[in-house]
Amino acid sequence: MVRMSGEAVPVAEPVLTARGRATRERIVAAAAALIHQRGVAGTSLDDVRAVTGTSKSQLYHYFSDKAALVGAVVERQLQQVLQAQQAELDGLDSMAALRRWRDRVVALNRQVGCVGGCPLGRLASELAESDPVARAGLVGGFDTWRERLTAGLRVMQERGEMVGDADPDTLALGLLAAVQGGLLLAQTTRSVTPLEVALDLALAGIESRLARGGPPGR
Amino acid sequence: MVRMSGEAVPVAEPVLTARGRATRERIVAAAAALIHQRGVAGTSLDDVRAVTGTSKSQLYHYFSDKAALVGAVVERQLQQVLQAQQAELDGLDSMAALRRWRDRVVALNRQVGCVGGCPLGRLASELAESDPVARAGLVGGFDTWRERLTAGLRVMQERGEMVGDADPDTLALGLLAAVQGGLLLAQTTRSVTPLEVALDLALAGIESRLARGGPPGR
DNA sequence: CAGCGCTTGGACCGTTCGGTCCACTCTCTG
DNA sequence: CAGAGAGTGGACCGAACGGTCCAAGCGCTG
Repeated sequence: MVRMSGEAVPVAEPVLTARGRATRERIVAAAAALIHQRGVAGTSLDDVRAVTGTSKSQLYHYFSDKAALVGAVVERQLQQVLQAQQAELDGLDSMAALRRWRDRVVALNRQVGCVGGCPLGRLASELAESDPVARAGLVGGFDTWRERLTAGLRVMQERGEMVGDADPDTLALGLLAAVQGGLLLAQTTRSVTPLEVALDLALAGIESRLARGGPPGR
Repeated sequence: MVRMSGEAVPVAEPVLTARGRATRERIVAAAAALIHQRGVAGTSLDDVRAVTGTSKSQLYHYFSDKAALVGAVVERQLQQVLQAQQAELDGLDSMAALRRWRDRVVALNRQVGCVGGCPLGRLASELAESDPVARAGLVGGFDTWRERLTAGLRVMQERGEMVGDADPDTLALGLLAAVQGGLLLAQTTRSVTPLEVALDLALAGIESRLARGGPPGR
């Protein structure tokens, strides 16, 4: 009964022409935007239809059901999130670079008025208990995001800037959690302050792990 | 059209007998549990009705509409969350005490199998954009929670264990964000590790703010 | 014990939802 | 230029939803 696999399901996708791809893209983009601010359950297919100027049959021509559309939205939001931070994520190799990334994340959130929180976080919160396939996709998404952070921290470690017991993977996971928690509180309070504070505290935790002629602590 | 006020609306509550109070409580408890794992939109009034063995008219006898019931759930979840941590929250006055609190939060999450994340966080994520009244309630809820953390950190500061520029309010907010982010990732990955890591990183950040050499006379 | 009001049961309603279906149009190709 | 298949429009459906309504129970007090 239960589909155990969360891996790429071999759906036989119909061939898409240029026009078809454009329409499909329009649908996913609109659905992503709507879901970002209204949630999955709060976004009806008719809403998507209205925004995109498409018909019901088009939605079901490109997606087998609503869950499939949501799956495409998950994928898209991951790409968007990573792309928006790409520059800062690529050059992560020092505390200064980490702070530039922090500023970027804060700026992005301020730009949207703290609305919607993290697109991935919102999807995770809503789908984790109801859609196993989407949950698997989100786990993968968070993991690649974390991996990008890990890569930068690892450079710092290999340079000998970190104390031995500091694991880049662990630090990156903590950093990602700080982003998610900060964005959730920012969304709730409609202020970027919680995000700034959360990131600064996590960054302070990382800095305390830096080898600068003797880290604090015993 | 738009209700600007987010303050306690003076709803004229009907007098409740003991039986009435019990029924109302049963409804709120069941709704809270259902919403915790299915979300607000994913929980229908018929679901609540089925679990509690009540009728439609009872639901609307005790609550003016679904939003009112959700409001009661928000209130209840805040009480539950604070009560579950009460012992550890009361004695917050040292890094050791913070770690006991950390262990408590982790244990609570492990106990429920990382399901549902933080009840307040889940509600916040879902209601922040759609229900201004609920959002205001959640802001208040997070604030009292944070205040409890602040109180402990302030004790540490007044004892002179903290460096001067460390603001207990700010550190507590960062800690709360770590809890929320950690719980969200724990819920998504079905593992307590992200929560542990997030809290440890935030705690490391706080510890780095402690006055070196330890408190005088201790 | 009579009456009042809190309490309960459940039929009913209009709307909205995800999803199906079929007929039609467009575009590319042989 | 004809046919095939991608692409589109929109009526339609059954189920589920939040919400209304009325009549009947139940328990306390005068």
